[in-house]
Amino acid sequence: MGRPAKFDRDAAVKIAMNEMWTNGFELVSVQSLSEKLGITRSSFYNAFVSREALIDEALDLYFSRTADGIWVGFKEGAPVLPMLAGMVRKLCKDRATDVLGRGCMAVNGLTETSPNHAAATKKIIATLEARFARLDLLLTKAVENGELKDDGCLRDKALALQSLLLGLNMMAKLERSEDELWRAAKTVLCSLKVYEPEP
Amino acid sequence: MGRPAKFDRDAAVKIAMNEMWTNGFELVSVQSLSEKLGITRSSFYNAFVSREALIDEALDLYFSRTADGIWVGFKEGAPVLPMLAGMVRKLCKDRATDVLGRGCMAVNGLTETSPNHAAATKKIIATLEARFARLDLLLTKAVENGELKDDGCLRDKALALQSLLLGLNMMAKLERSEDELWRAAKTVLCSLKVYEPEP
DNA sequence: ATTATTTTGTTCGCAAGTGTACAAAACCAC
DNA sequence: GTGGTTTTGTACACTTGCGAACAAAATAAT
Repeated sequence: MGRPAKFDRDAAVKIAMNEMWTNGFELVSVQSLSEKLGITRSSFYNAFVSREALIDEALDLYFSRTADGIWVGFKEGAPVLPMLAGMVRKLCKDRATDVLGRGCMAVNGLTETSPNHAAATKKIIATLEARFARLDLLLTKAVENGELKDDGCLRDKALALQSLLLGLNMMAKLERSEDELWRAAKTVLCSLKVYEPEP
Repeated sequence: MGRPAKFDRDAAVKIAMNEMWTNGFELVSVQSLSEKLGITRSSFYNAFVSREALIDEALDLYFSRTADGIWVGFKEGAPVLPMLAGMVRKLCKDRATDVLGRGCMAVNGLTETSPNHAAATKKIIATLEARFARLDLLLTKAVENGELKDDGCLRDKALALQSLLLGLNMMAKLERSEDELWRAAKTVLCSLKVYEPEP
């Protein structure tokens, strides 16, 4: 019961996420966002409590939509390297497809060191660390599956892959085509022996 | 002639650069910066004309201090791969040494897409592109010197190195040690055959 | 219809930042 | 010391943003 809201809350979070993705967290004020949503700040605070809380929701939404591809659809015993390569390839495509060249919202957020967003930064770091940790696990599984030779430097390979993923997300902000992104990625993947290009 | 300024302009630019490095361009206001410099906004505008102009100066200063190591001290005919590896190694060290974990000011600035800083973003992109172009050249020279086998994918290697450099700068923002940064870098450099670790 | 509940619209006071204008101050040269 | 010059200090008018308070509006349940 009670008066019905005149806007779709979920849609609003999505809009907020895109605003933050495009302009960075810093520039998205409660005021500007409320205007964009066609509501008053009054309603904003009523619905979202605070800007920080909305940022948190936007991050959750972002992460839920980018569920990695690493774990999603993963079947025990299935070959992992092709999946890994597919994930990287999809990343290249996604980054290049975004006409605004916004890169990765999370990675972008990493640079917003502002003490204001301590909570957001913390969440981003925690999430990225967790995803990177899965890279280690993935390589271990690849070895178990016999897809990858254990040269005693698995952890080093995982670190290299971390830097590749971060690097690709940044490269996407320098007018780069999907082809160039994927060539950069493929070169690293191949030389790390975690990917064999199809003949 | 005229009344002498009560502050050191060059020192001020340096302070401004560090402020921007630490907090991002967005958060450095004329007001806060003037306070930090112990001058009034009046003097600020008199000395720097505008915030944008100061950002431009700060960028110039930053780039001049990070003169790459790629070209500086480069001698025609000298082996380039060790120099390249040395540059990457120094990058790892510099990034890890910075207790504030600020990463690279230029790379950070890449994400500040705000239309306010269109000029700054443009300058950063242009500079990074130029430096990356030198990577291509460097690899070509390595081939000429017989340091590197031309497998027909030189450009791909250069792209991979680009992503490595960008990635390292971002990795530095996730609590990473110098050792881990260098291990990530070394792994990529070695697998790309542009570096041979000393025995 | 009345009531409880929830969202809205409006208003207030406050803080921070912008850019400009103009007088006061401090110096150099003559 | 008188001028010319440059930097400072102070003031003004303006914009954007914040968060809270409170009344008005719109609904569901009874």
